[in-house]
Amino acid sequence: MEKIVLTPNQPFDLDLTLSCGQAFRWEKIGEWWYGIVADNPFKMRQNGNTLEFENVSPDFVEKYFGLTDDLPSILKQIAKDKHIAEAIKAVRGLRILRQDPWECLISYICATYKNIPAIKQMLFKLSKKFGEKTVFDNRVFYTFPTPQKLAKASLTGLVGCGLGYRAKYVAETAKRFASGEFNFEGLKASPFEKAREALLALPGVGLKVADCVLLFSLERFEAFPVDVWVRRIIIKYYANHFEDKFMEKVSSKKSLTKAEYERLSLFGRSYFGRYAGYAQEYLFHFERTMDEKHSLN
DNA sequence: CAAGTGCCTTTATC
DNA sequence: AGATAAAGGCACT
Repeated sequence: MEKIVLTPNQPFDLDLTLSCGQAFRWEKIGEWWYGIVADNPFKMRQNGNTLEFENVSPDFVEKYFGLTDDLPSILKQIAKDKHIAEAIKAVRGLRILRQDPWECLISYICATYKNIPAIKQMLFKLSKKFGEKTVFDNRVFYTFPTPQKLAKASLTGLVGCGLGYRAKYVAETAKRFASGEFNFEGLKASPFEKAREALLALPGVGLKVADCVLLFSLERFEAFPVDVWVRRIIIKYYANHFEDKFMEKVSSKKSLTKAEYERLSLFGRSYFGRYAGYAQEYLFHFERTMDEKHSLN
């Protein structure tokens, strides 16, 4: 067992960070969170300002959980109004993970037009079927399938994991990685727009998926993914930043056009600044948990 | 409990 | 450019 004592004034909330829906393969059993990153399964728990973990190095924990981000400074930068202030108050300590880009990419291709419980199930099945089995702490884990493995997978095999029409996107994207036609190395040094454009060329990757991958795995914190929740949040709290006509249009439609998405996302980036992605996650999780509390009443 | 609605959207087509 | 439809199937009401 190893531990990290959090730096004073650097809030971190493990539960919020792992349950907010940015990563899908973590499970809480008792007070321990169990997960696997790359080929390394580990467990972790939080007790006040102490993090305890097994089978992983402190350096990795620091990096993966974004503990090196200066959260107070970030929150200060995004705290532009009373709505975001309320979200910050409610979910302070939520941090953006540094996910493995490959797993993140496939996860969000699968996540389109699905709800979070269903996404978790799909990714579990996919890992069980195409990943490598490992055992840690008397529990079974599966590595996330490699591009090579998914490139070789049959469509029916993928559909069997519940991917539905997403199966062909996953297979095709996997082939581009397996062949070496595409990799993340080039993206890391690219400017935001360039990296985004490159991702958009992949099958099954639209603006929303690209923004999620940039934010959750490529350390592009200016990315501002606009899903149905964020769209509702903008309509509810930030309508005054747009023309009435545009808000009406955006409110009435089931799905956004590319241009509409861009307008909403660009608002997020310019309004909240270089850590817009943090603002997005705070608003997203706050609004979702508020909604849950509502439905309990 | 059945049936309807919605889901951290993308793509194809007009 | 912009609107519209289709696309698994699960989860929730």
